[in-house]
Amino acid sequence: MPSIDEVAARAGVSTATVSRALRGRSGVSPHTRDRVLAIADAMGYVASSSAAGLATGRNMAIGVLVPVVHRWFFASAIEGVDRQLRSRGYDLDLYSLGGAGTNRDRVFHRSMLRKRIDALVVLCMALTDEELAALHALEQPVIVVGGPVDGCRHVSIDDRAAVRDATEHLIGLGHQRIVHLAGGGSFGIDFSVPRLRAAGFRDAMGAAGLPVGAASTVFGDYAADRSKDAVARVLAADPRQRPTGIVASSDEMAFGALLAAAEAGLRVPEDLSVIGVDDHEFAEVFGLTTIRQDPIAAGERAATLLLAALEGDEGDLTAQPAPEPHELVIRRSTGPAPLLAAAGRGSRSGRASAGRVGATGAGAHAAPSGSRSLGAGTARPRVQPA
Amino acid sequence: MPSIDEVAARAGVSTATVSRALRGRSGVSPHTRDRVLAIADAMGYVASSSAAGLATGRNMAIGVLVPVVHRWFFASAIEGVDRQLRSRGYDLDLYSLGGAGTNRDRVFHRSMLRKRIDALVVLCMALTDEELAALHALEQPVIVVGGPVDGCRHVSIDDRAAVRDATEHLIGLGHQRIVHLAGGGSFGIDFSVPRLRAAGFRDAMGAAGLPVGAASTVFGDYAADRSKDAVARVLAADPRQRPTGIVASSDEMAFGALLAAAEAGLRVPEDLSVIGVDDHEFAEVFGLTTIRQDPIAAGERAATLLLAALEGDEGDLTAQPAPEPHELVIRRSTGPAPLLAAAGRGSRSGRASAGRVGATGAGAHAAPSGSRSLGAGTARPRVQPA
DNA sequence: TTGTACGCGTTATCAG
DNA sequence: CTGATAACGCGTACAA
Repeated sequence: MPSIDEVAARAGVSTATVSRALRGRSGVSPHTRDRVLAIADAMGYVASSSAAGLATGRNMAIGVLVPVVHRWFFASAIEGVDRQLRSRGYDLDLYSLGGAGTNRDRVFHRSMLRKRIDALVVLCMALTDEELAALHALEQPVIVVGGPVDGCRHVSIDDRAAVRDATEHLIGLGHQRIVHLAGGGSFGIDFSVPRLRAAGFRDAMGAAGLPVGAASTVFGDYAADRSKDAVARVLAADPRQRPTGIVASSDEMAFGALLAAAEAGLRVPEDLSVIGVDDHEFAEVFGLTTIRQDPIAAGERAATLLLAALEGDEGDLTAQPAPEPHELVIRRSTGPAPLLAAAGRGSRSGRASAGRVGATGAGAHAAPSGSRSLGAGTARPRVQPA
Repeated sequence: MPSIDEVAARAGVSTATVSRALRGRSGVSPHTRDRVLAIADAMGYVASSSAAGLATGRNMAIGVLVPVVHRWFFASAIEGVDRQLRSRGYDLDLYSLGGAGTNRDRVFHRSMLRKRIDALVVLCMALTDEELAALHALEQPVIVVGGPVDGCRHVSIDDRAAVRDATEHLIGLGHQRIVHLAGGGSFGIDFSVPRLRAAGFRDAMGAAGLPVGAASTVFGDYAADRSKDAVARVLAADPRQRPTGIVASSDEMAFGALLAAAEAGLRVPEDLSVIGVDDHEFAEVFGLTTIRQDPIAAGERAATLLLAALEGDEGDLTAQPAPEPHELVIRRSTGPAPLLAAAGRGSRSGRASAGRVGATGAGAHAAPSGSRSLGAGTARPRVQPA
């Protein structure tokens, strides 16, 4: 771990020259520059970030604040942020709230104030007013990945439109009794994303003239197990009352719905269609129709915007960026609505766009041996940009 | 963002006294200490980590090096490390290799040398000799979470024993044709964990006098989709040849196996038993029998050991810590082996410990309507410590 | 083009 | 118990 002085000594120049050469500043002859670079490299010299940070006021690091890390969306977004950062020479400091606990306070009032970071990415979470104030007090660029947060720019899909599209997909297949499997509220305070998505559901239902009552929504809390239970209760109803379609606010909840359907002995999509939001890594293998979003890309985009703000390549630093794209990915969990009136199960004149590619993918390992109803293992999903 | 001078001025003392008071050093009268603390707090003063780091040589931050973040094991371990760190006042710098790419080089030869961290946690990954050398050159405490790595301490379960236990569970249920669904090799170089787990499989098979041939192992690459395809091929074989049990090296691979079974029209566990390793968050909802490990706890433990080494509370800094515990969690994906000789499907005199709690959980939404073969939705899993 | 010298914000040493 | 003051390692006006 040589210091800049040692490099300077070995190169026979001053520390100022070494610094200039290493940072690519002008005012160094090509010759000395190359020489210094070579020597520094040979010595394995890397400037201490503490010293450099003290001198310049820039830490070349940005913070990422997350509610928890081990969930698909957050982990993916972190990955995206990291990729962009790393390629630009920035480090990433992770601040996880770990679900709950008192470290929440510590994070906001200690860790983040230590001047280790130049900017902050906040991953989709609810913040108290007090916390929001703490963020602004940092006087650092902040950007949110996920739903809208008061005074902050955010990069995210149009959540309302996404769920509207999902719902319309089912409506287009002839479904009329559709239930929204909603999430939200997990990490403390109420947050806008679940509300937006629920609104999207109501938008589509309303536009189609379909009724939306209290029974039209069940709570899955963004978790597969809770969703499975919730959907199981719904499916236990009279077949003529029970929904033929479920719009889950996330893929993980949709998985729970699929498993509940399986345990209830219902076929997907013949008896029940399920659509999610995310395109989770397991969606493909489950054959789940979903609205795809790309949290890695979102993370990258957020990092890019933040770095732009940081490096003064400012376009408009306060302009809200356009929503990230989302797209309908049709797999095997959605199909034409079963006939409503008759108890029987004839084929219905579903819209042409129904696109039942195969039977289902969520598994049927309790199906009677030999009932190989799951043919199209490798069917390509059909994608339809938003 | 006041500086220490401003606090000192306001308190009417020197910066030295402020520093002492804030860091809890002796040599400050209780009175002034309280006074300084109150003022600093009121002013929202937090020492700059750059300056403090420069002065002390300690950064109060540790690095976490991961192959990728958006996988269950890694994300969970990161969460664990973060929890422990945060509670001790340390920050966490994340270095993700992002799968591959040239930033791998940058991470090892730039980022990690910037003196931002005091120690390093390496999450289960293969390292080249050159990279290993780079780590040692850091002259900082290093600990690995996951499989064994040359000169480093590591915290992990006994992978070999874990898969041995898994295999023995199936053998105990009367299975004889068992296939190992292996992982490994994903992130560059060969790594010890997949090898250890494969060895555990052979251990158990050998001890039971069961044959292990080339066909006894298929490659799932730690991924659900690849595993699904691989298992699908295996299950396509003659029913009298095909395996009755699958030991997957991870739960994600086991999920793939379950889905393959479903698509092949096989019942689980009547026709095929599947066991995994991990106790992934979806294992419960899938009803997957598995060998549980707790990566969050592993991360916490690694962080604890590292901090101990850092703070000189050294027990034995080189001693390899005891393996993390693992335990068999019996759910609904494993049951007595089907009769081998007869084509029929009678009940077999499986061991009493078989514990088929319910039918299966991996879903059967292609099952004929009404065939509600999935009763015990809320059955508690049986846990059996290793 | 290059070198000198000061400042960045804290901590630690050494007098008082 | 407290206060000056010298590091800590680097970046950068300013001078040469």
